Amino acid sequence: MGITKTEHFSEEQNELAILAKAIGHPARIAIIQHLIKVNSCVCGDIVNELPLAQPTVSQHLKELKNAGLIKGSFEGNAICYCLDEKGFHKIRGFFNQVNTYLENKKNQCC
Amino acid sequence: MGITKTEHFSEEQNELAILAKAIGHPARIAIIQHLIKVNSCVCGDIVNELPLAQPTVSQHLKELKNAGLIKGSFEGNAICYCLDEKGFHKIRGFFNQVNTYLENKKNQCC
DNA sequence: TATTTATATTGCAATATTACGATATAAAGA
DNA sequence: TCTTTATATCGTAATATTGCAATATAAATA
Repeated sequence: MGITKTEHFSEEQNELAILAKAIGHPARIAIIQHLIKVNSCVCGDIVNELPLAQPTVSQHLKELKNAGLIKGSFEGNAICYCLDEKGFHKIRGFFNQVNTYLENKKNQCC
Repeated sequence: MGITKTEHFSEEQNELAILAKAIGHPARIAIIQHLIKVNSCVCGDIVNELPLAQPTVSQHLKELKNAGLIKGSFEGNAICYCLDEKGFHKIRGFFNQVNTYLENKKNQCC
């Protein structure tokens, strides 16, 4: 089918999945890493940085933006992109829970 | 095309993407959350917990296992699953970097 | 206004993912 | 051994994702 049974899961579970899925592509990891390195940049810089055509990069940027992981603001005729706390803040809580659990567990099973 | 240009990205970028992608489905988020709650359980428990058929759950478990996010050990004729530190440890470094960056940045752009 | 520059959108082909019924496998117990 | 129980695998249909050429849009500049 290819269709996820979204309606059977909680809103939180769906939100976390959308965020993780948006991060789950090497090009989008590379974009996030580049934005950390240069703080902010225009789309064209990322096109030069990645081995992908401009429409493909534009599409990846759109997905990151939809997930709330980056944001863009107009700067002349270009668009300046940078990381968006909103998305990363949401997913941070989940990983904090996992890490806290793993630290206390100390492998008592499996 | 649907095919990711894996070879053009670094090994680290591909690894992180695989981990995030594995987490990026509400059923797999639910499985992780359930394992945190009950520490460890057999596949059948998860089938009862989720609104999905047994083969579908089995497939999700396989993906989480391949990514190194869960591990399973035989227990009689059942298999006991629990979280695997390995995968979560790898992705933790990435989110630590992002969070450290975001805390120091204080919104000076976009 | 015409051109250039920067980005987004459309359309499409190739591939991947999701879900599940049917079936296989493998250990446990009768 | 036969049956039950638990999980995995196969096959397949429906849908989603990835990537790009072609094209559209929109601001800047000549």
